[in-house]
Formats: sequence, structure tokens, C-alpha cells
Amino acid sequence: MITHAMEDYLKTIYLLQEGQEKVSTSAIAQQMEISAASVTGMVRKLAGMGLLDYTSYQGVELTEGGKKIAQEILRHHRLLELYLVEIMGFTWDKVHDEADKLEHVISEEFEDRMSEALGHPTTDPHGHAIPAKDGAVQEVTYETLAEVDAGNSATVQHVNDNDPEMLRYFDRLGILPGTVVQVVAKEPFNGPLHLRIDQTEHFIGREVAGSVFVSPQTT
Amino acid sequence: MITHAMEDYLKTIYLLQEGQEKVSTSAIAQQMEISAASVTGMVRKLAGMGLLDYTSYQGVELTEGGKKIAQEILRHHRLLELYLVEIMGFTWDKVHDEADKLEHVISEEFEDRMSEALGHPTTDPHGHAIPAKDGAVQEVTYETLAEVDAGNSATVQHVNDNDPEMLRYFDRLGILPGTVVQVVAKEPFNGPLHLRIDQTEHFIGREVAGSVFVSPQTT
DNA sequence: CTTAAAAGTTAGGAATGCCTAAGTCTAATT
DNA sequence: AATTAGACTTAGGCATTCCTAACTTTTAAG
Repeated sequence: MITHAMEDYLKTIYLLQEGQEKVSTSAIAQQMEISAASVTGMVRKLAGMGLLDYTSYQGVELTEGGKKIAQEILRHHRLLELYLVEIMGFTWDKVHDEADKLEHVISEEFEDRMSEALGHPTTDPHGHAIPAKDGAVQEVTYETLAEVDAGNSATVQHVNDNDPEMLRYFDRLGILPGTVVQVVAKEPFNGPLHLRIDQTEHFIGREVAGSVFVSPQTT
Repeated sequence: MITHAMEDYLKTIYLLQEGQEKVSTSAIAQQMEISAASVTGMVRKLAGMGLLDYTSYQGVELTEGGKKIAQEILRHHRLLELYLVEIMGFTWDKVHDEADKLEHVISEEFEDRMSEALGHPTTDPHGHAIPAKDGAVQEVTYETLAEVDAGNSATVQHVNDNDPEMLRYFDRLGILPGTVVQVVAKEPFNGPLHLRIDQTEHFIGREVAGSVFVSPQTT
């Protein structure tokens, strides 16, 4: 039997796994805000269930079975986020926490009916890809706004969705998936970025800029 | 801190409490399909939290605080049932189980947005009253179809919602809240009821008839 | 008013999932 | 190659919530 906690582990590992293959226990612990010891225990259990491969001190990697479950939860999460915004009228800073709770509870039918009501969408309100029912994801790795060279423009693809405060900030700035942002200048010594968005000038810190994922401007 | 399990106990006790005041531990155990011993343990804990009054061997009664929580869960449950049917297109036999899971997880805002989308309704798809935000409920105790005398007609007010199989049966018979049912005859020795619904004759057992709550016909 | 069945409680135990503290391993530095 | 800091694991513990088995109280019959 797969518990809610297990689903959370699998989802977290899946997201951390993007880019690299092995995920360390401490990375999982930090992401989930629990102790590393707890992670070790659960990871051993999940390995015993064949949902991931685990070698002591070497980190963790999802098996196909584990990946499938993670994708299903992620599909729930992102469909829920979009449903909450589009159909129920939530603001995008609130949907993450709500989806985190609901994602473990909804039935297959609930999932299907959301998807239908939304016209079978492929991205959530923060710009993340929604895995298809068969698990197919076409998530691309974008660079962050912090990496864009001064003078260039870029189109926002997605933003980190785990900090509601930051999401409200993005909202005020007009940084939404699809927005074109021009990086006017970048102050040295890890200083602020000077942006132009929709004719308006803004100055944002590097940390925030690192949470905005963009692609080179698509005019 | 109030857990999902506690909410379930409070909800169950609240529903059992209708009519009488004291609720026995075994009644709770039977309703929740758990052992009586487990109920005793939890009931002691809830009493310690001031959510109900409990005297050993004497049964249980919700305090105002316990009642308030129960009503909130019930409001969640019934709003969810209606939302699932009206907005998402679920059939009424499936909404009970889905709502049982979701009722513990949704936020206040989710509750409010459902209520709004539904035009602040007062009854769910099975005909049960939806408690208001302040807890006010106007649930009336109706007689069951099994108690109606032969020859009389009655209007269906609500039906038991915990058996999906039975709900599908009601659907086939056309027994829905609002339906007028004429009891043509009642076979002796706890035998079947002969009904006329919408010009059509039906014969149903006593057990089923006891799950249909009606009021004397309102022409 | 006794007694036995039914109802209810207590005791002890198991699974889940988290914690802290202590010990072990890895990897980087010298 | 030895040291050591940081990463990781093990051990033991706690809260939650359920269970079965054994015991106690209530209630209803004779």
C-alpha cells in the first residue's frame, strides 16, 4: 500500500532528479523540511518496494515504477493548480498549498473531469508542464532570469511555485508565464537586475531572478 | 490539534445524535466500522479536549465546541457532494466516497468558492441540509417510506447516501429528492411495498424503503 | 434479587512516520 | 596517508490510531 507520505517522497525525488540522476538523502530532507534520518528510513522502505534504487551513502534514483507514481501525483498537483485558478477563481499564490493537500486524495475520475473541464491542458498556471495520463512529460530545462545577459530580452516560461509571498511579488511586477522581460542591466557583486517589463522599470534581487525561468525572446 | 480521524468521529457522533442525545460507543464503532475498543480510546481523548462529554458506560454527547467542528465538516461534505454533481458532472452514487476524503483537506477558501459557484445552496444532492457557515442547520426528521400507510402518497426528501449500489437502484426507480411516490400496498410479514412512481409500478423491499425519507405529499 | 448476556472498558501490541542523539562513512585538506 | 568536517545511517523513542483478548459494568430475564 502506498501512503500519502510515500507519494510526497516520490514526488520530491522526481522533481529533484531533473537534471542529475542520483538524489542525496539530505537534498530530500531539506526540500521536505524533515530530518535526514527520517529520509533514510523511508528511502529504505521505498527501495524495498521496488520504487527506487538506493545504495547507502550513494543516494537514490527512482525506478520506472516510482517514476510513474511521481508523475501521477504531479499530474494531480498541476491539474489542481490550474483548476483552482481557472475554474474556481483562486489567485495563483494560494493554489500550491491547496493542491499539495488535494493531490493525494482525489480519485481518477476527479482527475479526468478536471482535465476535461480545462480542455486537457499541458501547462499549469506557473508554467510547469502537466504530465499526460500515460506519464509523458515534455518538461524543458530553461535558464533563469539571473543568467540572462544584460541587454537581452527573454520570455517567462515558468516560476517557482512554492513561496506564496514571492508569487504575489511576481504578480505585482507583472512576471507571469508568457511575459517578455528585458534585462536592461545587471549590477555587479551579485547586485540587483534592472528590468523593463511592459514599459516599466523594475529592480529585483538575484535570488528572486533565480526563481524565474525563461527562454530567449520569442518575438 | 484536530486530526482527520477526530473529525470523522465528531461527524459520525453528530449524525448519530440526531433524535436522541446520548450516543453509545458501540453505535459509533458500528457506524465507522472499527472496534468498540478503539472508540473508547478516542472518545476519552476527545472528552479531554472538551469536544464532547463522556461518562463511562453511559455514552457520549457533543459539546458546543464539538458540534461546531462536526457541522463544519458536514458543511464541507455536503457542499462537496453538490459541487461534484452540479459542477463537475459526477453521478450521485460516486460523490459520497469522494467527499469523505476531500472534506478533511479543503481550505476555508475552497469551501467559500464552492458555495458561491453553487449559489449558496441549502441542500445536497441526496436532500440533506447543508449547515450554514455559522453552523445553523435546519435538518428536519422525516419518516421513512416504510412507515407510510398504504394508499398514501409522499414526497421524497432525502435518501441515505452511504451505499452507492442503493443509490444507483434509486436512480433506476426514479426515487430522487422531490419525487412523489404513492404507496399502493404493503405486503404483510415485512413484505415488499408496492409503489407507483410517475405512472409506473414498482415493488421494493422494506430495508430499501427504510432508507428513503419522505414527508406527506405536498401537492 | 440473582444471573447471564450484552455492552463497554482496559491492557497490551502493531504499523506509520516523524524526531534526537550517537555513531559511521566519505571526501577534501594538508 | 592522516585528519576532520560534513554527509549519512543506526538506534531508540514518541504520537497517532487502529487491533484482539481479557475483564468489568449494565441491563434485562426469570
